[in-house]
Amino acid sequence: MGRTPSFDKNGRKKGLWSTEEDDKLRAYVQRYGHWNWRELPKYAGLSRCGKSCRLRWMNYLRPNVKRGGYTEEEEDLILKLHHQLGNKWSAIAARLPGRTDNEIKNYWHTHIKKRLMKENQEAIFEPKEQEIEASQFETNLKQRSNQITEFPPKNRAILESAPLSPELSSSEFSSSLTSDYAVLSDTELVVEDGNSTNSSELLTEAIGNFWTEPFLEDKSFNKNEFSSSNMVEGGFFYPDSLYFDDGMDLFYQVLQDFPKM
DNA sequence: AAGCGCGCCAACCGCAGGTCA
DNA sequence: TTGACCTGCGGTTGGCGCGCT
Repeated sequence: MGRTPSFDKNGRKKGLWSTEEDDKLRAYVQRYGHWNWRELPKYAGLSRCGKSCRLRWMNYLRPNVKRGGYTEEEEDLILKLHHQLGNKWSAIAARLPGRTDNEIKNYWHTHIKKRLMKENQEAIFEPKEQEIEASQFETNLKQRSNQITEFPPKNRAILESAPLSPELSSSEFSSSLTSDYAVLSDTELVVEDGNSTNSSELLTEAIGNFWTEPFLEDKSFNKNEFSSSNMVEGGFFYPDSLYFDDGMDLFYQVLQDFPKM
């Protein structure tokens, strides 16, 4: 499945990802975040383009990404959202925690469309008194959607299990779910000054030994390319401005843990 | 067993929009 | 204001896997 690995004219690898590449990307993003997708492959020791890395991370390596096993509730929700939003796969994906736009798009084309066609055909061949409307397909779609205008309890559970409150506006919800990283300011990152707040302590704990463990994933790049400002005591490289991917996950974890404290 | 066709899905491509200097 | 750069989105494609003949 997928594309055979090959190299483009710039010598960058294309096609299916190996587990070794996955490991490199996962390790790098979990540690440093995706501060710049274009530059990231170089730092992570991958001969891929940034876009490819981004896609791989978003669709497969990101934590909490669900693979396959769509429930009927999810299917109905996709149907309803597609009716409302059209081919806005990313917006649809934002309402389905753990699902990616690419996967939903594929699922739509391979399963749901087929299911609708089948239902449509069955509807047409059933003996009926009333007139069959011009677009039976659309009608079925609408009927299906109307049945699920109010989310059934199971769907509520799905939404409530999402990291964010369902009370958020769709745009907030969407942007929050699609941007799976948080930007941490310098003050939030300073942990050795002894004045750490609870949140920064929590963050420190969750991040673990980020500041003390050198990341040695990439042994191939030319270290002279990087300024000395990128060097820290541990002798490893990091970009000038850091985004912590999964910062949001971390944040939600912190929020979840908060009542226990 | 071999050949063929098709379904499925991972990944690519091109474009649009946002940001920044 | 503009152009370069980056990210994200949606459409499309390549090719593996599997069922059918």
